[in-house]
Amino acid sequence: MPTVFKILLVDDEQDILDFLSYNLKKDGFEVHVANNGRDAIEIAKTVVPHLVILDVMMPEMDGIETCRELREIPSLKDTMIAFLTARNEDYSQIAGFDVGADDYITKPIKPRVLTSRIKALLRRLNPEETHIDKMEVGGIKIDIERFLVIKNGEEISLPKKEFKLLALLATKPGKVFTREVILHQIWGDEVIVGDRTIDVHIRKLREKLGDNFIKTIKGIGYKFEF
Amino acid sequence: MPTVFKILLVDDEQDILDFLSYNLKKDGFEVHVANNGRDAIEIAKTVVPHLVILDVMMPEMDGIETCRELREIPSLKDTMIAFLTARNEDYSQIAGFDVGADDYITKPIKPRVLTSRIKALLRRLNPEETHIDKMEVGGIKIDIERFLVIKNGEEISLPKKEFKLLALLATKPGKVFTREVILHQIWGDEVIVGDRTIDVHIRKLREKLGDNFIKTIKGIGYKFEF
DNA sequence: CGCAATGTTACCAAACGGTTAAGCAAGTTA
DNA sequence: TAACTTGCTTAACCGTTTGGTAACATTGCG
Repeated sequence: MPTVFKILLVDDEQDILDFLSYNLKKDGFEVHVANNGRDAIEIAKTVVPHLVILDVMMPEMDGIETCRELREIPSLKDTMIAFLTARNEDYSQIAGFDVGADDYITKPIKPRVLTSRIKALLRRLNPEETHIDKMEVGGIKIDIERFLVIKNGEEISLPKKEFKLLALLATKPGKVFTREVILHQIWGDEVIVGDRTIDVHIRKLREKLGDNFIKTIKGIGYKFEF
Repeated sequence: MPTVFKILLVDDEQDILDFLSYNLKKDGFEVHVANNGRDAIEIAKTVVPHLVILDVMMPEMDGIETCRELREIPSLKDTMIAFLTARNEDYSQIAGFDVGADDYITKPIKPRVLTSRIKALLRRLNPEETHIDKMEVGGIKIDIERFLVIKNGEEISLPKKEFKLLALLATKPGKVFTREVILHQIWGDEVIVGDRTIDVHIRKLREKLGDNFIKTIKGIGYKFEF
């Protein structure tokens, strides 16, 4: 557990930056600031903050987009991201985006509420809860962060759907995933795709990984084995 | 203890789904939604949520009926079910139904109350209660998750119907299952198959496992023994 | 022994998954 | 912008597995 938490504030309004910065520093946090998304990403890369507080509304690159890009950076995988929104703002849109935010903070901000909120957030950052996004199964390494599969030291890059499919099967090697479950997990609740779609993706995976990793259970589904 | 809890929301009003979904996702739950009871059952079968939140008032198939059907599904035996009711609704009727709900949540819903309520509910889901889907009987291991039967360390893969049949008989070794019960459990209520169908499947099982596991009780049915 | 209840076998139709090619939509490159 | 990629999905076709049945053999109870 680090002794001092690093927070990166991102907002285009200097007043808000100053206000938050002052309050957070007073509470013992190490505070960094950025006026826009672009700078934020650069600073985040070097500082590697524990928490990024992002204003949703910003010119050029908004909070959503910034968040998405931050989430792409492997070194920030344990960084938490919180959005800052006006209370009456319609953030139903935001909710729809699956950009991986950890919290929403509404303006106007009351300093005491903010810090307790932040502490609660950072409490989640303990080592035992950091989730596993790398797995190694039967000579195949799957790195969820980088969207990479490594087989015999060789990197194989898979398209999104194929990767998700493999990652799903690999979460429980040996367990049989029914076609139904696969559909729901990978394609979602409402999307309807044809029968052969799964097969084709399985085939492509087998093509790239070798035939002996994914086993078919006729009438049921597939499982990952070695 | 699972790291991420899966919640299935069922309501015919999209607004409520959105609202709850947004708040629950924010709290780190994996949220699935359904607009009606029928869909809910389908999704529940594949997703196997830890908690289902059911609106009582829904067109066509109401929450009560949906709950009753959910409770019939073996794979959901560890799933909790909570009803959603309007505060002033007369739910004395509901309480009367012994449909196996675990909680009632009243509208209007306050997000914070909701999540703490949910966390309390889920706390009841401790690991030792989780359902066993492996069994070992008389030198034969049946692994439902992997769809595998292991005899003398050797994996035997069985076709769907045969596997289900064996799994059924093995749930209660020694108990005699009448042909009627077997038909009902494996083929369902409406499908009608000929007299010899069961025999043939039994025969195939005996062929693969050896003759001395499944015993015939003439005039009654079959039992699994060793 | 007689006869209904099973066992057995061979056979057929339907179900299922594998494979390939081709159509799209979106993004890239020239 | 046109010509190519790339990723996802569908359609068509095929071989195999499967589930189910019919016909006949066998069993074992009363």
